[in-house]
Amino acid sequence: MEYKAPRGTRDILPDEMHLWHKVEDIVRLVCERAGYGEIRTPIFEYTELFERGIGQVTDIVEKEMYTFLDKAKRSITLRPEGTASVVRAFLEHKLYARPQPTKFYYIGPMFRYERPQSGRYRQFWQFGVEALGSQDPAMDVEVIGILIEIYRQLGLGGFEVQLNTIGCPECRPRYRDELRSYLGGRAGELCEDCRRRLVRNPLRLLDCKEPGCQRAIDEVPPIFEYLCDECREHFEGVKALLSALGVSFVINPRIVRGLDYYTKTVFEVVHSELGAQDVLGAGGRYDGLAGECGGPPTPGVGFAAGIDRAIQVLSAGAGAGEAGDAESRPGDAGAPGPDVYIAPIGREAKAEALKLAFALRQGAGEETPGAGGLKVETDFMGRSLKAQMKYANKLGARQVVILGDEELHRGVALLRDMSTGDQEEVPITDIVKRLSTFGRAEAATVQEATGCR
RNA sequence: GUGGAUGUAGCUCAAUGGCGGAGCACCGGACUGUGGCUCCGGGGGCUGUGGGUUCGAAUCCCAUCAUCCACCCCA
Repeated sequence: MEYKAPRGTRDILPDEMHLWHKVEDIVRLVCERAGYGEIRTPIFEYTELFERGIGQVTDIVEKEMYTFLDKAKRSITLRPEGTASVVRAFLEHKLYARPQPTKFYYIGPMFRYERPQSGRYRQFWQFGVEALGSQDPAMDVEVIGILIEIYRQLGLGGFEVQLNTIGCPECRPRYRDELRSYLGGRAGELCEDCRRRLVRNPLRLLDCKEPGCQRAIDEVPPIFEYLCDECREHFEGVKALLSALGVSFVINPRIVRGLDYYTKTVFEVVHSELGAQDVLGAGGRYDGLAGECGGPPTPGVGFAAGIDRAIQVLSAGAGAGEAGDAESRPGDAGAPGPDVYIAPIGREAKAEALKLAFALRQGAGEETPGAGGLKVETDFMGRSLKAQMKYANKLGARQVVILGDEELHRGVALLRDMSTGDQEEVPITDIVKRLSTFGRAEAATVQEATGCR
Protein backbone atom coordinates (compact mmCIF):
# COMPACT_ATOMS: atom_id res chain seq x y z
CA MET A 1 0.00 0.00 0.00
CA GLU A 2 1.42 3.32 -1.06
CA TYR A 3 -0.36 5.62 1.34
CA LYS A 4 -0.86 5.40 5.06
CA ALA A 5 -2.43 7.76 7.52
CA PRO A 6 0.28 10.10 8.83
CA ARG A 7 2.12 9.08 11.95
CA GLY A 8 0.05 9.44 15.09
CA THR A 9 -3.22 9.77 13.17
CA ARG A 10 -5.79 7.11 12.43
CA ASP A 11 -9.10 6.46 10.77
CA ILE A 12 -12.08 5.81 12.94
CA LEU A 13 -14.11 3.31 10.92
CA PRO A 14 -17.88 2.80 11.04
CA ASP A 15 -17.24 -0.33 13.13
CA GLU A 16 -16.49 1.67 16.23
CA MET A 17 -18.42 4.81 15.42
CA HIS A 18 -21.32 3.89 17.70
CA LEU A 19 -19.09 4.43 20.73
CA TRP A 20 -18.00 7.85 19.48
CA HIS A 21 -21.62 8.83 18.89
CA LYS A 22 -22.51 7.63 22.36
CA VAL A 23 -19.80 9.76 23.95
CA GLU A 24 -20.73 12.81 21.90
CA ASP A 25 -24.45 12.39 22.59
CA ILE A 26 -23.88 12.18 26.33
CA VAL A 27 -21.51 15.14 26.34
CA ARG A 28 -24.12 17.24 24.54
CA LEU A 29 -26.94 16.07 26.79
CA VAL A 30 -25.13 16.70 30.08
CA CYS A 31 -23.70 20.05 28.98
CA GLU A 32 -26.91 21.39 27.46
CA ARG A 33 -28.88 20.51 30.57
CA ALA A 34 -26.36 22.45 32.63
CA GLY A 35 -26.79 25.50 30.41
CA TYR A 36 -23.57 25.18 28.44
CA GLY A 37 -23.77 26.08 24.76
CA GLU A 38 -21.75 24.38 22.08
CA ILE A 39 -19.02 26.47 20.48
CA ARG A 40 -17.03 25.61 17.37
CA THR A 41 -13.85 27.54 16.87
CA PRO A 42 -11.33 27.24 14.03
CA ILE A 43 -9.06 24.25 14.02
CA PHE A 44 -6.11 26.60 13.46
CA GLU A 45 -5.30 29.96 14.93
CA TYR A 46 -2.53 32.51 14.69
CA THR A 47 0.44 31.10 16.50
CA GLU A 48 0.70 34.05 18.89
CA LEU A 49 -2.62 33.12 20.52
CA PHE A 50 -1.18 29.88 21.83
CA GLU A 51 2.18 31.39 22.67
CA ARG A 52 0.53 34.08 24.76
CA GLY A 53 -2.23 31.91 26.17
CA ILE A 54 -0.52 28.63 26.95
CA GLY A 55 2.84 30.15 27.81
CA GLN A 56 6.18 30.39 26.04
CA VAL A 57 8.10 28.06 28.31
CA THR A 58 5.63 25.17 28.23
CA ASP A 59 6.45 21.94 26.42
CA ILE A 60 3.41 22.34 24.22
CA VAL A 61 4.56 25.65 22.83
CA GLU A 62 8.25 24.87 22.81
CA LYS A 63 8.16 21.61 20.91
CA GLU A 64 4.71 20.12 20.33
CA MET A 65 2.90 22.54 18.04
CA TYR A 66 2.07 21.98 14.39
CA THR A 67 3.12 25.40 13.13
CA PHE A 68 3.51 26.57 9.54
CA LEU A 69 3.45 29.72 7.45
CA ASP A 70 0.42 30.28 5.25
CA LYS A 71 0.68 31.84 1.78
CA ALA A 72 0.63 35.32 3.24
CA LYS A 73 3.56 34.32 5.46
CA ARG A 74 1.51 34.43 8.64
CA SER A 75 2.37 31.91 11.30
CA ILE A 76 -0.49 29.46 11.75
CA THR A 77 -0.79 26.69 14.34
CA LEU A 78 -3.11 23.71 14.48
CA ARG A 79 -4.79 24.03 17.86
CA PRO A 80 -3.08 21.96 20.56
CA GLU A 81 -5.94 22.58 23.02
CA GLY A 82 -9.27 24.31 23.14
CA THR A 83 -9.25 26.88 25.92
CA ALA A 84 -7.25 29.61 24.20
CA SER A 85 -9.57 29.61 21.20
CA VAL A 86 -12.71 29.72 23.32
CA VAL A 87 -11.40 32.65 25.34
CA ARG A 88 -10.38 34.39 22.11
CA ALA A 89 -13.89 33.92 20.69
CA PHE A 90 -15.43 35.13 23.96
CA LEU A 91 -13.41 38.34 23.75
CA GLU A 92 -13.70 38.81 19.99
CA HIS A 93 -17.50 38.70 20.12
CA LYS A 94 -17.62 40.75 23.32
CA LEU A 95 -19.69 38.11 25.05
CA TYR A 96 -18.61 39.58 28.39
CA ALA A 97 -21.24 42.25 27.68
CA ARG A 98 -23.98 39.68 28.14
CA PRO A 99 -25.28 38.35 31.44
CA GLN A 100 -22.58 36.28 33.09
CA PRO A 101 -21.39 33.60 33.45
CA THR A 102 -20.88 32.44 29.87
CA LYS A 103 -20.73 28.69 29.64
CA PHE A 104 -19.38 26.82 26.62
CA TYR A 105 -18.69 23.28 25.64
CA TYR A 106 -16.87 21.93 22.62
CA ILE A 107 -16.04 18.65 20.91
CA GLY A 108 -13.28 18.39 18.36
CA PRO A 109 -9.82 17.34 17.30
CA MET A 110 -6.57 18.74 18.73
CA PHE A 111 -3.04 18.39 17.42
CA ARG A 112 0.28 17.92 19.13
CA TYR A 113 3.55 16.79 17.63
CA GLU A 114 4.64 14.05 20.04
CA ARG A 115 5.85 10.48 19.82
CA PRO A 116 2.70 8.37 19.70
CA GLN A 117 2.12 5.70 22.33
CA SER A 118 -0.76 4.09 24.13
CA GLY A 119 -3.51 6.68 24.50
CA ARG A 120 -1.52 9.39 22.78
CA TYR A 121 -2.02 10.53 19.22
CA ARG A 122 -0.88 13.48 17.15
CA GLN A 123 -4.47 14.15 16.23
CA PHE A 124 -6.69 13.35 19.16
CA TRP A 125 -10.19 14.27 20.18
CA GLN A 126 -11.31 16.22 23.19
CA PHE A 127 -14.50 17.42 24.68
CA GLY A 128 -14.33 20.23 27.16
CA VAL A 129 -16.22 22.99 28.92
CA GLU A 130 -15.25 26.57 29.76
CA ALA A 131 -17.18 28.74 32.20
CA LEU A 132 -16.20 32.39 32.00
CA GLY A 133 -17.09 35.34 34.19
CA SER A 134 -17.47 33.73 37.60
CA GLN A 135 -14.92 33.42 40.37
CA ASP A 136 -17.29 31.50 42.61
CA PRO A 137 -15.89 28.17 43.86
CA ALA A 138 -19.28 26.73 42.92
CA MET A 139 -18.35 27.37 39.29
CA ASP A 140 -15.24 25.17 39.68
CA VAL A 141 -17.38 22.49 41.25
CA GLU A 142 -20.06 22.57 38.56
CA VAL A 143 -17.33 22.10 35.96
CA ILE A 144 -15.78 19.15 37.77
CA GLY A 145 -19.22 17.74 38.45
CA ILE A 146 -20.12 17.85 34.77
CA LEU A 147 -17.04 15.87 33.84
CA ILE A 148 -17.76 13.05 36.24
CA GLU A 149 -21.46 13.12 35.41
CA ILE A 150 -20.50 12.47 31.79
CA TYR A 151 -18.39 9.52 32.87
CA ARG A 152 -21.20 8.26 35.07
CA GLN A 153 -23.70 8.34 32.23
CA LEU A 154 -21.19 6.59 30.00
CA GLY A 155 -20.96 3.81 32.56
CA LEU A 156 -17.27 4.55 32.91
CA GLY A 157 -16.09 3.95 36.45
CA GLY A 158 -12.86 3.25 38.25
CA PHE A 159 -11.36 6.70 37.96
CA GLU A 160 -10.01 9.02 40.64
CA VAL A 161 -10.45 12.77 40.93
CA GLN A 162 -7.30 14.52 42.11
CA LEU A 163 -7.41 18.10 43.28
CA ASN A 164 -4.86 20.80 43.99
CA THR A 165 -4.44 24.54 44.03
CA ILE A 166 -1.53 26.47 42.61
CA GLY A 167 -2.36 29.93 43.97
CA CYS A 168 -2.54 33.15 42.07
CA PRO A 169 -0.13 35.90 40.94
CA GLU A 170 -0.51 37.31 44.45
CA CYS A 171 0.73 34.35 46.43
CA ARG A 172 2.40 31.99 43.96
CA PRO A 173 5.60 34.07 43.69
CA ARG A 174 6.09 33.70 47.45
CA TYR A 175 5.90 29.95 47.12
CA ARG A 176 8.09 29.97 44.05
CA ASP A 177 10.77 31.91 45.90
CA GLU A 178 10.43 29.52 48.80
CA LEU A 179 10.93 26.56 46.46
CA ARG A 180 13.97 28.18 44.92
CA SER A 181 15.68 28.81 48.19
CA TYR A 182 14.67 25.42 49.59
CA LEU A 183 15.80 23.42 46.59
CA GLY A 184 18.55 25.73 45.41
CA GLY A 185 20.75 24.53 48.25
CA ARG A 186 20.24 20.94 47.14
CA ALA A 187 20.67 21.48 43.42
CA GLY A 188 23.25 18.73 43.35
CA GLU A 189 20.56 16.14 44.13
CA LEU A 190 18.30 17.29 41.33
CA CYS A 191 18.20 15.97 37.79
CA GLU A 192 19.39 18.11 34.93
CA ASP A 193 15.88 19.08 33.86
CA CYS A 194 14.94 20.17 37.33
CA ARG A 195 18.03 22.34 37.72
CA ARG A 196 16.77 24.15 34.66
CA ARG A 197 13.21 24.24 36.03
CA LEU A 198 14.55 25.75 39.23
CA VAL A 199 15.35 28.88 37.26
CA ARG A 200 12.49 29.00 34.79
CA ASN A 201 9.52 27.41 36.49
CA PRO A 202 10.15 25.89 39.93
CA LEU A 203 6.56 24.67 40.30
CA ARG A 204 7.08 22.18 37.50
CA LEU A 205 9.67 20.50 39.64
CA LEU A 206 6.94 19.15 41.89
CA ASP A 207 5.79 16.48 39.47
CA CYS A 208 9.25 15.25 38.48
CA LYS A 209 9.55 11.47 38.87
CA GLU A 210 13.33 11.26 39.31
CA PRO A 211 14.05 9.61 42.67
CA GLY A 212 16.58 12.26 43.65
CA CYS A 213 14.15 15.04 42.95
CA GLN A 214 11.36 13.18 44.72
CA ARG A 215 13.41 13.00 47.91
CA ALA A 216 14.14 16.69 47.76
CA ILE A 217 10.53 17.54 46.97
CA ASP A 218 9.26 15.44 49.86
CA GLU A 219 10.84 17.84 52.30
CA VAL A 220 9.39 20.92 50.70
CA PRO A 221 6.34 22.31 52.50
CA PRO A 222 3.14 22.13 50.42
CA ILE A 223 1.78 25.27 48.83
CA PHE A 224 -1.17 25.43 51.20
CA GLU A 225 0.85 27.26 53.85
CA TYR A 226 1.71 30.03 51.40
CA LEU A 227 -1.68 30.75 49.86
CA CYS A 228 -3.12 34.23 50.19
CA ASP A 229 -6.44 34.53 52.01
CA GLU A 230 -8.43 34.65 48.82
CA CYS A 231 -6.87 31.51 47.38
CA ARG A 232 -7.12 29.64 50.65
CA GLU A 233 -10.77 30.54 50.96
CA HIS A 234 -11.42 29.54 47.37
CA PHE A 235 -9.73 26.17 47.82
CA GLU A 236 -11.70 25.50 51.00
CA GLY A 237 -14.87 26.43 49.17
CA VAL A 238 -14.16 24.05 46.31
CA LYS A 239 -13.44 21.18 48.67
CA ALA A 240 -16.56 21.81 50.74
CA LEU A 241 -18.84 22.10 47.72
CA LEU A 242 -17.38 19.00 46.09
CA SER A 243 -18.10 17.06 49.25
CA ALA A 244 -21.58 18.52 49.45
CA LEU A 245 -22.17 17.35 45.89
CA GLY A 246 -21.01 13.88 46.88
CA VAL A 247 -17.97 13.90 44.62
CA SER A 248 -15.12 11.93 46.11
CA PHE A 249 -11.65 13.28 45.47
CA VAL A 250 -8.13 13.19 46.83
CA ILE A 251 -5.78 16.11 47.36
CA ASN A 252 -2.64 15.72 45.29
CA PRO A 253 -0.18 18.56 45.93
CA ARG A 254 1.94 17.34 43.02
CA ILE A 255 -0.51 18.31 40.31
CA VAL A 256 0.93 21.30 38.53
CA ARG A 257 -0.39 21.16 34.95
CA GLY A 258 1.61 21.92 31.88
CA LEU A 259 -0.08 25.12 30.86
CA ASP A 260 0.87 28.50 32.29
CA TYR A 261 -2.57 30.00 32.44
CA TYR A 262 -3.84 28.06 35.43
CA THR A 263 -4.58 29.77 38.74
CA LYS A 264 -6.04 28.43 41.96
CA THR A 265 -7.90 25.19 41.24
CA VAL A 266 -6.25 22.45 39.18
CA PHE A 267 -7.52 18.90 38.89
CA GLU A 268 -7.02 15.66 37.03
CA VAL A 269 -9.18 12.59 36.54
CA VAL A 270 -6.92 9.56 36.26
CA HIS A 271 -7.76 5.97 35.36
CA SER A 272 -5.68 2.94 36.26
CA GLU A 273 -6.51 1.00 33.08
CA LEU A 274 -4.93 3.55 30.79
CA GLY A 275 -1.23 2.69 31.10
CA ALA A 276 1.40 5.38 31.33
CA GLN A 277 -0.84 8.10 29.90
CA ASP A 278 -3.39 7.74 32.65
CA VAL A 279 -5.11 11.12 32.53
CA LEU A 280 -8.67 10.84 31.29
CA GLY A 281 -9.45 14.50 31.68
CA ALA A 282 -8.02 17.53 33.44
CA GLY A 283 -8.56 21.21 33.94
CA GLY A 284 -8.59 24.11 36.30
CA ARG A 285 -9.13 27.80 36.81
CA TYR A 286 -7.52 30.44 34.63
CA ASP A 287 -8.41 33.86 36.02
CA GLY A 288 -5.61 35.64 34.20
CA LEU A 289 -6.04 34.28 30.69
CA ALA A 290 -8.63 36.71 29.32
CA GLY A 291 -6.58 39.66 30.51
CA GLU A 292 -3.43 38.17 29.09
CA CYS A 293 -5.18 37.92 25.73
CA GLY A 294 -5.93 41.64 25.78
CA GLY A 295 -9.53 41.56 26.98
CA PRO A 296 -11.17 42.75 30.17
CA PRO A 297 -9.98 40.68 33.14
CA THR A 298 -12.38 37.75 33.26
CA PRO A 299 -12.14 34.74 35.52
CA GLY A 300 -12.64 31.32 33.98
CA VAL A 301 -12.61 27.63 34.79
CA GLY A 302 -12.84 24.57 32.57
CA PHE A 303 -11.60 21.16 31.65
CA ALA A 304 -10.57 19.15 28.62
CA ALA A 305 -11.04 15.39 28.38
CA GLY A 306 -9.67 12.87 25.91
CA ILE A 307 -12.33 11.09 23.88
CA ASP A 308 -9.83 8.55 22.52
CA ARG A 309 -8.93 7.65 26.08
CA ALA A 310 -12.52 7.44 27.29
CA ILE A 311 -13.25 5.05 24.44
CA GLN A 312 -10.11 3.08 25.23
CA VAL A 313 -11.44 2.47 28.73
CA LEU A 314 -14.99 1.80 27.54
CA SER A 315 -14.01 -0.78 24.93
CA ALA A 316 -11.54 -2.48 27.26
CA GLY A 317 -14.25 -2.96 29.86
CA ALA A 318 -17.44 -3.70 27.96
CA GLY A 319 -17.29 -4.61 24.27
CA ALA A 320 -15.70 -8.05 24.64
CA GLY A 321 -19.03 -9.87 24.58
CA GLU A 322 -20.45 -8.99 21.18
CA ALA A 323 -17.18 -8.25 19.42
CA GLY A 324 -17.07 -11.74 17.98
CA ASP A 325 -19.79 -11.73 15.36
CA ALA A 326 -20.01 -7.99 15.18
CA GLU A 327 -16.61 -7.83 13.57
CA SER A 328 -17.69 -9.76 10.52
CA ARG A 329 -20.69 -7.58 9.88
CA PRO A 330 -20.33 -4.75 7.40
CA GLY A 331 -20.98 -1.21 8.54
CA ASP A 332 -21.33 -0.02 12.10
CA ALA A 333 -21.05 -3.15 14.20
CA GLY A 334 -22.73 -1.50 17.16
CA ALA A 335 -25.74 -0.37 15.16
CA PRO A 336 -28.76 -2.61 14.66
CA GLY A 337 -29.08 -4.40 11.32
CA PRO A 338 -31.52 -3.30 8.65
CA ASP A 339 -35.24 -3.61 9.34
CA VAL A 340 -35.76 -4.78 5.78
CA TYR A 341 -33.62 -6.23 3.02
CA ILE A 342 -35.14 -6.15 -0.47
CA ALA A 343 -34.05 -9.00 -2.72
CA PRO A 344 -34.86 -8.39 -6.39
CA ILE A 345 -34.58 -11.14 -8.97
CA GLY A 346 -34.11 -9.84 -12.48
CA ARG A 347 -33.81 -6.44 -14.11
CA GLU A 348 -37.41 -5.29 -13.78
CA ALA A 349 -37.53 -6.22 -10.15
CA LYS A 350 -34.37 -4.22 -9.50
CA ALA A 351 -36.06 -0.94 -10.35
CA GLU A 352 -39.01 -1.86 -8.17
CA ALA A 353 -36.63 -2.76 -5.33
CA LEU A 354 -34.91 0.60 -5.44
CA LYS A 355 -38.23 2.45 -5.45
CA LEU A 356 -39.49 0.36 -2.58
CA ALA A 357 -36.27 0.93 -0.60
CA PHE A 358 -36.62 4.71 -0.82
CA ALA A 359 -40.30 4.55 0.01
CA LEU A 360 -39.71 2.45 3.12
CA ARG A 361 -36.88 4.69 4.26
CA GLN A 362 -39.19 7.71 4.09
CA GLY A 363 -41.88 6.12 6.16
CA ALA A 364 -45.57 6.16 5.43
CA GLY A 365 -46.86 9.72 5.27
CA GLU A 366 -45.58 10.95 8.61
CA GLU A 367 -45.79 14.66 9.44
CA THR A 368 -42.24 14.67 10.76
CA PRO A 369 -39.79 13.94 7.96
CA GLY A 370 -37.94 10.72 8.55
CA ALA A 371 -40.18 9.54 11.37
CA GLY A 372 -41.41 6.02 10.83
CA GLY A 373 -38.73 5.48 8.21
CA LEU A 374 -37.02 2.13 8.21
CA LYS A 375 -33.43 1.07 7.75
CA VAL A 376 -33.57 -0.62 4.36
CA GLU A 377 -30.90 -2.29 2.22
CA THR A 378 -31.04 -3.88 -1.21
CA ASP A 379 -28.76 -5.53 -3.77
CA PHE A 380 -26.01 -3.66 -5.57
CA MET A 381 -23.81 -6.63 -6.40
CA GLY A 382 -25.97 -8.55 -8.84
CA ARG A 383 -26.14 -11.46 -6.43
CA SER A 384 -28.27 -14.54 -6.93
CA LEU A 385 -31.24 -14.94 -4.63
CA LYS A 386 -29.35 -17.46 -2.56
CA ALA A 387 -26.41 -15.12 -2.17
CA GLN A 388 -28.75 -12.28 -1.31
CA MET A 389 -30.35 -14.34 1.43
CA LYS A 390 -26.93 -15.08 2.88
CA TYR A 391 -26.02 -11.43 2.70
CA ALA A 392 -29.28 -10.32 4.32
CA ASN A 393 -28.61 -12.78 7.10
CA LYS A 394 -25.11 -11.43 7.66
CA LEU A 395 -26.40 -7.88 7.77
CA GLY A 396 -28.83 -8.95 10.47
CA ALA A 397 -31.91 -7.99 8.46
CA ARG A 398 -35.13 -8.82 10.28
CA GLN A 399 -37.40 -8.97 7.23
CA VAL A 400 -36.70 -9.74 3.59
CA VAL A 401 -38.89 -8.68 0.69
CA ILE A 402 -38.38 -11.02 -2.27
CA LEU A 403 -39.30 -9.44 -5.60
CA GLY A 404 -39.35 -11.98 -8.42
CA ASP A 405 -40.55 -11.46 -11.98
CA GLU A 406 -43.29 -13.96 -11.49
CA GLU A 407 -44.75 -12.19 -8.46
CA LEU A 408 -44.06 -8.76 -9.91
CA HIS A 409 -46.41 -9.45 -12.80
CA ARG A 410 -49.10 -10.42 -10.32
CA GLY A 411 -48.43 -7.29 -8.26
CA VAL A 412 -47.24 -9.16 -5.18
CA ALA A 413 -44.02 -9.83 -3.31
CA LEU A 414 -42.87 -12.40 -0.79
CA LEU A 415 -42.37 -11.15 2.74
CA ARG A 416 -40.08 -13.32 4.83
CA ASP A 417 -39.44 -13.05 8.56
CA MET A 418 -35.77 -13.92 9.05
CA SER A 419 -36.03 -15.04 12.64
CA THR A 420 -38.93 -17.45 12.18
CA GLY A 421 -38.58 -18.28 8.49
CA ASP A 422 -42.27 -17.59 7.97
CA GLN A 423 -43.07 -16.32 4.50
CA GLU A 424 -46.19 -14.93 2.93
CA GLU A 425 -47.39 -13.27 -0.24
CA VAL A 426 -48.32 -9.58 0.06
CA PRO A 427 -49.57 -7.09 -2.53
CA ILE A 428 -46.77 -4.66 -3.33
CA THR A 429 -49.05 -1.69 -2.71
CA ASP A 430 -49.52 -2.84 0.90
CA ILE A 431 -45.86 -3.35 1.73
CA VAL A 432 -45.02 0.20 2.75
CA LYS A 433 -47.97 0.51 5.10
CA ARG A 434 -47.45 -2.96 6.49
CA LEU A 435 -43.72 -2.73 7.16
CA SER A 436 -43.76 0.85 8.42
CA THR A 437 -46.08 -0.12 11.24
CA PHE A 438 -43.94 -3.10 12.01
CA GLY A 439 -40.79 -0.96 12.03
CA ARG A 440 -42.11 1.65 14.41
CA ALA A 441 -43.12 -0.79 17.07
CA GLU A 442 -39.92 -2.78 16.79
CA ALA A 443 -37.58 0.20 16.61
CA ALA A 444 -38.63 1.35 20.05
CA THR A 445 -37.80 -1.94 21.69
CA VAL A 446 -34.48 -2.17 19.88
CA GLN A 447 -33.50 1.24 21.18
CA GLU A 448 -34.32 0.21 24.70
CA ALA A 449 -32.38 -3.00 24.38
CA THR A 450 -29.20 -1.45 23.03
CA GLY A 451 -29.46 1.49 25.36
CA CYS A 452 -28.03 4.00 22.96
CA ARG A 453 -29.32 6.45 20.41
C1' G B 1 13.94 14.35 21.14
C1' U B 2 15.75 9.19 23.76
C1' G B 3 15.34 3.75 24.51
C1' G B 4 13.28 -1.32 23.63
C1' A B 5 10.15 -4.74 20.79
C1' U B 6 7.74 -5.83 16.18
C1' G B 7 6.63 -5.56 10.59
C1' U B 8 4.42 -12.30 6.06
C1' A B 9 -3.12 -12.67 2.70
C1' G B 10 -8.58 -8.30 4.98
C1' C B 11 -7.61 -10.40 10.43
C1' U B 12 -4.74 -13.88 13.84
C1' C B 13 -0.38 -16.44 12.91
C1' A B 14 3.09 -20.63 10.67
C1' A B 15 7.32 -21.36 7.39
C1' U B 16 14.24 -21.20 12.08
C1' G B 17 19.45 -19.94 4.35
C1' G B 18 16.49 -24.17 -0.26
C1' C B 19 9.21 -24.33 -4.42
C1' G B 20 5.63 -18.78 1.02
C1' G B 21 1.16 -22.01 4.12
C1' A B 22 -3.16 -22.58 7.76
C1' G B 23 -7.53 -20.91 10.41
C1' C B 24 -11.09 -17.15 10.18
C1' A B 25 -13.08 -13.52 6.72
C1' C B 26 -14.45 -12.58 1.39
C1' C B 27 -16.60 -14.68 -3.42
C1' G B 28 -18.94 -18.89 -5.85
C1' G B 29 -21.19 -23.83 -5.95
C1' A B 30 -23.85 -28.43 -3.72
C1' C B 31 -32.32 -29.00 -7.35
C1' U B 32 -31.95 -22.97 -13.16
C1' G B 33 -35.94 -18.80 -7.07
C1' U B 34 -34.75 -18.90 -0.50
C1' G B 35 -30.36 -17.31 5.00
C1' G B 36 -28.22 -19.66 9.67
C1' C B 37 -25.48 -25.82 10.02
C1' U B 38 -22.40 -28.84 6.84
C1' C B 39 -19.45 -30.04 2.48
C1' C B 40 -16.70 -28.57 -2.07
C1' G B 41 -14.20 -24.93 -4.86
C1' G B 42 -12.10 -19.90 -5.93
C1' G B 43 -9.72 -15.17 -5.64
C1' G B 44 -6.22 -13.05 -3.22
C1' G B 45 1.19 -11.80 -1.32
C1' C B 46 6.97 -6.93 -4.83
C1' U B 47 7.15 -11.21 2.92
C1' G B 48 6.83 -2.52 5.07
C1' U B 49 10.66 -0.01 1.78
C1' G B 50 15.86 0.45 -0.11
C1' G B 51 20.61 -1.51 -0.10
C1' G B 52 24.18 -5.52 1.23
C1' U B 53 26.06 -10.82 2.27
C1' U B 54 25.12 -15.56 -0.40
C1' C B 55 24.84 -20.20 -5.79
C1' G B 56 20.21 -19.05 -3.24
C1' A B 57 17.16 -14.37 1.74
C1' A B 58 10.51 -13.94 4.64
C1' U B 59 14.89 -15.90 7.33
C1' C B 60 21.57 -13.02 8.17
C1' C B 61 23.66 -7.58 8.09
C1' C B 62 22.92 -2.08 7.37
C1' A B 63 19.68 1.94 6.51
C1' U B 64 14.87 3.85 6.31
C1' C B 65 9.62 4.08 7.24
C1' A B 66 5.64 2.51 10.23
C1' U B 67 3.30 0.27 14.49
C1' C B 68 3.41 -1.01 19.68
C1' C B 69 5.48 -0.03 24.60
C1' A B 70 8.22 3.13 27.78
C1' C B 71 11.00 7.91 28.92
C1' C B 72 9.88 13.12 28.38
C1' C B 73 5.29 15.37 28.54
C1' C B 74 0.26 15.26 28.31
C1' A B 75 -5.92 14.48 27.08
